Amino acid sequence: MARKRVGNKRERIIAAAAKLFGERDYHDTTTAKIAESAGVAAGTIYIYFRSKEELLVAVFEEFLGRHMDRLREGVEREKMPQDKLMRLLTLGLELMEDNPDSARIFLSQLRQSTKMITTVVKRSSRAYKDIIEDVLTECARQGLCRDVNVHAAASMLFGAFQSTVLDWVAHECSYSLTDMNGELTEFILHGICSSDREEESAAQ
Amino acid sequence: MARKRVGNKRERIIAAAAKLFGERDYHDTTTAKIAESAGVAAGTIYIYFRSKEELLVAVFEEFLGRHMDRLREGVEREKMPQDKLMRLLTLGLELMEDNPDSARIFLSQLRQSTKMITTVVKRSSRAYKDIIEDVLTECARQGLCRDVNVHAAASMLFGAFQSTVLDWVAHECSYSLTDMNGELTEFILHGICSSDREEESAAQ
Amino acid sequence: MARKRVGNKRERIIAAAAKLFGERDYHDTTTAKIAESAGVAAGTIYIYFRSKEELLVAVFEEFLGRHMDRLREGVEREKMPQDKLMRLLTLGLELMEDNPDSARIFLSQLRQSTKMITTVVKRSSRAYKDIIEDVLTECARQGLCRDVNVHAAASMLFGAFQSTVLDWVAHECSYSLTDMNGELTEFILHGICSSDREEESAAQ
Amino acid sequence: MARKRVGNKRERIIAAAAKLFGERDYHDTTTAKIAESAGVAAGTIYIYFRSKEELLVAVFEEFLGRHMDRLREGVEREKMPQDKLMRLLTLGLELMEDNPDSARIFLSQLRQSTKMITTVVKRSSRAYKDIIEDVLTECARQGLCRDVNVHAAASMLFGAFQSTVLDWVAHECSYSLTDMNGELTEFILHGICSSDREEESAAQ
DNA sequence: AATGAATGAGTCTTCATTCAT
DNA sequence: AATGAATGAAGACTCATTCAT
Repeated sequence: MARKRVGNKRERIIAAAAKLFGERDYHDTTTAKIAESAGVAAGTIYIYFRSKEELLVAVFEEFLGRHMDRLREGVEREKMPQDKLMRLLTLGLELMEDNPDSARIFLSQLRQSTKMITTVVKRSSRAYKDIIEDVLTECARQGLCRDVNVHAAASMLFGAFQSTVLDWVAHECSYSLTDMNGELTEFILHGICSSDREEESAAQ
Repeated sequence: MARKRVGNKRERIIAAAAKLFGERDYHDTTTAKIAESAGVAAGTIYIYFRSKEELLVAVFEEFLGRHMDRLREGVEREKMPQDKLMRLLTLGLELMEDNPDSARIFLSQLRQSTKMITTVVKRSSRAYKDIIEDVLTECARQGLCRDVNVHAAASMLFGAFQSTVLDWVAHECSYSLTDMNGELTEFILHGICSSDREEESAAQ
Repeated sequence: MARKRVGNKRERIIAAAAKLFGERDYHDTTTAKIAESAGVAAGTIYIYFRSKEELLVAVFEEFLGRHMDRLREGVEREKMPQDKLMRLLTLGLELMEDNPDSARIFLSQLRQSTKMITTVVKRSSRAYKDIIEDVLTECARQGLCRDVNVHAAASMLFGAFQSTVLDWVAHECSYSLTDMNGELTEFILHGICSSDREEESAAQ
Repeated sequence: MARKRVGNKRERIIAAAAKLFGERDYHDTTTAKIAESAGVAAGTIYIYFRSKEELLVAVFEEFLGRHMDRLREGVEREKMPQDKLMRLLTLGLELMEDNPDSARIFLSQLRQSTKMITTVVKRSSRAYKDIIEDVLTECARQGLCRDVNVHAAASMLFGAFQSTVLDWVAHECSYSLTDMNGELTEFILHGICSSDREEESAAQ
């Protein structure tokens, strides 16, 4: 029970930080507010984290750690590359929907610039893209894919995914994010233009 | 001549701010550094801008103003919806490549959260998406598009576009951004999956 | 045994504090570091000492208590005032050499200024000077001394003594402090004692 | 006049710092108190000094700069080594008496421990001792001195001098420091100079 | 219009001290 | 007696903004 409390505090600080960093932004969130929101004293934060920046990193890694694991698991459970791709998108949206605070910070901090932050952010979006690239590579190997530059494609896919989540967050999570699954999957799988176009161009 | 100088100063401040906001980030950029980089006194900034935040807004709008205009022009010069779409992507990449500083701030600030900033950012990415939506709507109207949710599609397209530029910036603009034009266009027009799949589904 | 342990702890805390206060300085030494170095918990210090300041006082008095006693003893063992003076210097250097940590804190803290510290420091350097003054007074009474202001002379003697030790500490105790005994004794004897003495000794 | 004000501010901050550092001690003196005492805003200190520590250094160097110069000048004006020595002591006491604040900080900080401080303090007490050593060396060369270890002797002399000033400061400068000149001079001359001198003077 | 010295509110962080266990 | 997690007051320093010149 004592142990539980300790764990509680670290978790509570991370949760409070995730919430606040997501709501406003890193610089607009004071350690005082985080402490207050976590229900601990100002100094307590520094028992668990060396600095405010390290707290941000922790928030980030905590979220991504769980996120990536579940994503990988889900993808690996599928056999067909195409199903993997679909699962990737579906699961991604679901996870974001379940952790709106973390989603918000994932999106909003993603493009900050302090040295340390950038490093961590890069590392974690790398993690994300790695999964995507793996799936795309597999698709390509089985001939299910156009002959794409996998790296570029992963990046675009990631961008489309992020944008979708960002829209949802911008609308204050007022609709179900998974409702967008169809659209996103269609976009990624089919492309936005009708196959008519391809037939046309094939006709030329 | 006095007037010219004045204009000069405003421009120089905006240019310096664009450069610095892009290099580091809004909070890590002090007005003192901006003033120094612009070659003016600290107080001078406040003759032209009510606050640091308003300066950011100005930087933003200045960039987007020119950007959007050229984008719209280029798109309108094309007749065919599909060509419009392609032109949109090509021009977009070109404009980013020509203004790396602005590109950087466009990307990095895009997801900050201060009240006013968010407002402006939303307004400007709205502008961007409006153009995209217009083009997509036209495509749809001519049956060149799958029956997409234009709003969502625009958002995804925008995300893929941003991601492409972001990658380039992350690689310190070390390659030509327009080289990615092919990939991006392919991605957007065709989708990443092989047309086999589409033929398959067409066969159904 | 429990009691022994208790005594142990108090001593260990004082020893750790003496070491650390000497190495860095009062303000740069945290109670946490003292506790760690003493191998006790942070709170334990406050079982034995009311405050950090009181710990400093204890360190001080502990050192001076032993120091003064041994000094007095040694001096009293000598019969001749002049021998007492010489013994005072010799013993003083020896004691410092044997307790470099305490020597360091004795010197470095000697001129701090916090209210309580000053009080204690004054009290303890008083103790030191008292012994010196006693010896000098005796010398004067027996006509072995120039007609000096005993108080001032004691102060100067003390200063010269301190400076000698301080030099040694500044050189990181890399040479034997007692090697300076000759120089110091000469300086003091000539400086304070009447030239009669010299004639006397010359007469021998 | 504007310039005068600027200079004024730097000087006022140094003066206020000298006063407060001397009264209490470095750590017990807050930058807020210094600013208040100097009649400037808290931030103003950081226009003139990079940090609180650098301010201490400045206080120190400012005092010692003037001090050393005047000391050297005075010493060089004398022809006879012995007169130089006497002048050194007399002038030293006079300068201290004229700048009680600086004297206090000179004495109290002399044995602090922060890295940078120690460096500066060492550098400056070195300066002091250099002058002393120069004079002593000259005395030795002319046979007016016992065959002393000049370095050690300089250190003792410095210690005796400091102690004298410290006593005065401890008595809150309630008597005239120069009144101690006779005692100090006697102590030093006897302590350092050869007894030949005494015989000489006895012969007169 | 321009300057840049001055301001002072606001922030992160440290650390002596307490207290429930 | 002992622990060590928690506290929260205090302090150095930053920086957007102002204003006398």
